[in-house]
Amino acid sequence: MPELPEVEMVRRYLEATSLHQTIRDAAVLDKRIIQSDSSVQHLQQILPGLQFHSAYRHGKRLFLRLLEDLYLTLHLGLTGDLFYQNAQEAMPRHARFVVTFDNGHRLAFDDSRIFGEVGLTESPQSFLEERKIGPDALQISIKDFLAIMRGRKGIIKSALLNQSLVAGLGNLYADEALFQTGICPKSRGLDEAQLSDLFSGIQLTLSTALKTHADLSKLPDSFLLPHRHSGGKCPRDGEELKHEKIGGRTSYYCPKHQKMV
DNA sequence: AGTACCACCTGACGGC
DNA sequence: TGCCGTCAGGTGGTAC
Repeated sequence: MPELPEVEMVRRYLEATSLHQTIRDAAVLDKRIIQSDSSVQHLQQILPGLQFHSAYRHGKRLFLRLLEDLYLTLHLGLTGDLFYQNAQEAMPRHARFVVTFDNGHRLAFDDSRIFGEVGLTESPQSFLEERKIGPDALQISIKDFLAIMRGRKGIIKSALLNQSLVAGLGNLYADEALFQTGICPKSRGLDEAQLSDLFSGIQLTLSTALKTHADLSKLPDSFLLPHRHSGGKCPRDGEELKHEKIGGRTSYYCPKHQKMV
């Protein structure tokens, strides 16, 4: 679920449901979801009485502003999701962190695998710097993208997944961006023109995913993702898609039109 | 700089 | 029906 487009949909959901309501209570149901530099006690004590004023996303990270210098940070991991619900609704099965508002509604962070993270920070900027998270994939300029990727000798897909270079792409959309660009994920040492094409492929991939509200089933048939399964055929030339581990991650690509560089 | 593992967790799925 | 191995869209650490 959670790469940049999915996280952006969650951000919009938070914006539409959870802002400007006074928090009555905050409950950590599983402390493993709390990021290591934040205290469970502190989190539960400081939230009551405050409101979320705005929701901000950078890459796959979310920040909810509570005060000028206090933000709730969220990361969805692999299985995280947020549910705004009324008190009568059933709590999500794997709710790990729950904020209850004065109006009786609550915001529940559900995450079965507990790869997600909840915490506090004084500043998203310093938070991102400390974690060495690179520019957001939708915000970065082509000039900065080229400066970051130029001269890299490693496997291109690994670079796309490296959040310290560019933040937001995960395994699925990295495959899609390379598919759109016609570059094999195992390629290395892309030249300036290829990197420029890749930048366009990333932008096309992410903007199209946002247009479908991150619903993979609504992507154009010409995209890889609707066909990204064992036995799937390339929508461009009918070739059977290959899949193998590249940089430790399962990767799908068309052996015909995705050129090895 | 880059890679190759390992670890953190749980649930779904296919094979037997 | 049940058990078991395998796999999963993320990230961080370590050793080489």
